[in-house]
Order: sequence, then structure tokens, then C-alpha cells
Amino acid sequence: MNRPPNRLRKRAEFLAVRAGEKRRGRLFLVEALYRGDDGAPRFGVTVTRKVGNAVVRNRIRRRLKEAMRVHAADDMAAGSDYVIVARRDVLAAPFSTLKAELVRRIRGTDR
RNA sequence: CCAGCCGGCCGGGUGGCCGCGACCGCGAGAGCCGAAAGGCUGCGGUCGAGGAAAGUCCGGGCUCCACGGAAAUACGGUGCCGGCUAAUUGCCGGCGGGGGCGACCCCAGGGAAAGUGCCACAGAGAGCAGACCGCCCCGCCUGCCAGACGGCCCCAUGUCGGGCCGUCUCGCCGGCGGGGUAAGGGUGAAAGGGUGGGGUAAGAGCCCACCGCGCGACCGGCAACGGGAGCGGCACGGCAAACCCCACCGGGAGCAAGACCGAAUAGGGACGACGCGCGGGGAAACCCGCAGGCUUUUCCGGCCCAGUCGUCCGGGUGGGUUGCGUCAGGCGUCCAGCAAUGGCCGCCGAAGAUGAAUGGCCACCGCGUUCCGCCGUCCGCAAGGGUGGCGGGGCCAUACAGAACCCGGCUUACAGGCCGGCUGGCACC
Repeated sequence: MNRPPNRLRKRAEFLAVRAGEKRRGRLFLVEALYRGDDGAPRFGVTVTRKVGNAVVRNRIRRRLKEAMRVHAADDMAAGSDYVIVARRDVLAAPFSTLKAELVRRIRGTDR
């Protein structure tokens, strides 16, 4: 549970996930795509420049990474990729709210 | 104590739990991902964002490209003088101008007497100077006042007084025409020096004194520049951030530079194997005719008609490695220098990511601010106020902002705070 999940590294990988299922939420949008194998799940974070300057974007990405690592990693389905498109509200939201929202959206497809 | 000026510095700390990246050591030499190149996985230690990492505005290193050297032209940049630096549009020290009582601050600060151009609006006139009002002179006209002369009339008949008319002269008001005048009004960012006196019809550097201005022998300074005997009645407006002239500097692109490793697939080349519809021309390339195929079918028209497989080679893309942090490096003593800076010696080693590490959560302390109480001190008759200390409570725990090849500058943003020097006031000794 403590090991951080694998990350998406290439722009092509992010673009591929855009074709998958989209789940909108108050704090962020989650895109999910089943790759077709049963390898480890991966995730990535997208924060556009519209959200804020570099400090703001870094902080949002780090909070989401930490929330994924600690609370939501085990909820991801094997063989699936997830992209979290963050909104500015992630910056000020309490950490407990953030992790609850993440768990809810990640589990969304599993049923 | 109050008000202010300048310079330098900091940009929360400690701890706990869970994580991330790089390097080094140990272990394993095994497994996993990948076609390959290559990458990942264990344990321990060390290190891990800023004063601006920002804007990407200058300068340099480094890399590649171009180029015989050099110079010139074009284009771009810079622009008081001297120094410093690898270098600059940077920094330091001076000079000049402007502001402030002062500490100090600000300045795109070469040439307008090489030339061209512009100076809107307003105003009479704007670089040729220029008469709108005003002032003055001359001429003419109307009116008024005064005087002189002449004529007529009144009566109290005067060496007196009064009235009317005409002519002339002086003055004044007004009008018209001609001329003088740049002192005044008015316009403007700017109106061809200022003040006073003389002078004049009125005025005017027309003349004089002082101030200003220009030229300037000579003196000081490396220079910018400063001082200045004497001379000149004054001529020369501003804009070069309009063109321009002068002096100096500059080849271009940038780490997505560049170097290396290196697939699948498509395409290129070499070799080999199999194959190439018929006829004519031609050495061949190729051309013509017929046959065949495609264009839904017929005609017409158009197009196609030699490759396929195997091995090897070379280039490029995705991907990966490198470039990549030991340097114009930091700190300190001493020396030279007003300083920027330079030199000697000693010590230290300090981020290296690439959808991009340096984090998440929490506790305590502390800074700040505000309120209450007590104590000291100063002002005050008092009420009250200023200031300092201690104790307690509340609030907040934070600004601007995230390395992306490196370095030196500049500019911009910034909660809160610390230190030093200086100036002007007030009080006390």
C-alpha cells in the first residue's frame, strides 16, 4: 500500500487515455481506460496552465500523488490507466475530502 | 525620542510517521520490462530549489553552421570623462544639469555654426520675424471749449457789460487716410536678453551702469570640465526618442545546440534466385501497333501492364544514452586601491529532474498583531496619554514564488523582520 503506483510517462499514453471513460467530479475529472492486459495499473495527473502558476500546479500534482499513494492505489483495476485532470479547488480542499473523492471516482468503473 | 536618507542581510525552527530523486558503498550476479539500445527491483550513508529559481531584457562561456585574412558598404546597437571586468546597455569614481534645509536622489547627458525637415492649436506675427489693440507724428472732416479780429443787435449808453454771426489760431473728443514704434496689452511650450537711467514725437542696445550671453589669450586637470585677463551691444530659438552626421562595437543559430546507440513498418542501394504476352524500330533507354486488366455495362476517352522472395549495406523517425555540473566556484585572513576590483595563502565541495524529484499529514516552540492586569518611567493640577518590562487570553502561523546547459548583470514581484552608517529637529548633561 505504501509503494506509489506506476506513472504515465509519455504524451502518447496520456492522449490514449483521453479516449476512455470520463467521470466528472467537483475537484477533478477522471479519465480511465482498460489497456487490454492484466499488468499493473498506472495513473497520471494533468494540470493545465489555466489553473495557476508553476507553484500552484506543482502543489496540486503533489497532493494528488500523495492521496493516490496512501489511499486510492489499491482501488485501481489491473490493466487500467487513469488520468486525473485537476481543477484549482484541489489546492484548498482538505486532504480528507480529497482522498474520499479520489476513492469514489476511482472505484466508479469497477462495478 | 520623533521625522527621514543610504547600504547590507534573513525569507521560520525543532521533532514524529509515511514517501520521492541523485550519487557513493555493500549485496546479488539473480529476476523482470523491452525487438534492440537500454532501464527497473534490496540495504545503508550523504546531498536535494530561490533572492528573485520569475521576465527572458543585455553580456559571456560552451556547441554546431558559414567563412582565405583584413577592410569597406548596408543593417543593428551604444553615446559626458576616466577606471574595473571574460564582457556589456553592467559596476565604481568623477564632471555637467535639475530637485531637497540636509543626509541624499534623479538625468537617452555627442553634434542644431554640414544639410533636409517639423514647430499643431491659439495668435497680428513661429524662424522669413510680425502692427490686432495701444502709443506717437502728419493731412483732411465734424463738433465742443478758449482767445484774437471784424460785422450786427440789446441797454442802466460804458475806456463798462451781454448776445448772435463770420474768419483765424491753440487745445480736446471722435472719424478717415498715410507713416513711425516691438516699451505695454493679448496668444502661445516658445514672441529676437533683464532691471534702472538717459534719450525720443513715441519708442528701440539707440546710448550708459549692473546682471546675463557669446568669443576668448592664459592657468589647472589624463580627460569630461573648471577658472579666467580682455574683447563683442547681443548675433546664434527648440526638436537628433524626425531623417541625418561623427566615434566605437557587432558573422548566424541555439542544450529542442551537439555527439552516440539504434527497431518494427514504409521507402533507397548492392548481390542472388525465380519471372518478364506478341510483333516492328533501336546498342540501350524508349517509342508504335495488337492482346490483357481497371474505369458498373456497350462505344468513345483515360489509366495500368514487371515484379516477387532472400541476404547485406547506408540514412532518417519513435525510443534510449550522453551533453549534465570542478568552476570567470564559495568562504576567510592579509596586501594594493577612495571604490568597483585585483593579488597571495588557507579551507570547503554544495541539486541535477525530463508528464519533470526536493513532498503529504501532525505536534511543539518562536516571530508578529491585538486585548486585559500589575510594575517602572516621562508629560499633565487632574482626567488621560507616550514608552519599557512581566504575566495571561484571542487571531494567524503566512508574502512573492519552483532549478531545466552554465555563469555575470539588469528589470519586475514580495508578508514579516534584523543590522550598520548618516541627516534634520526636540529634550537633558
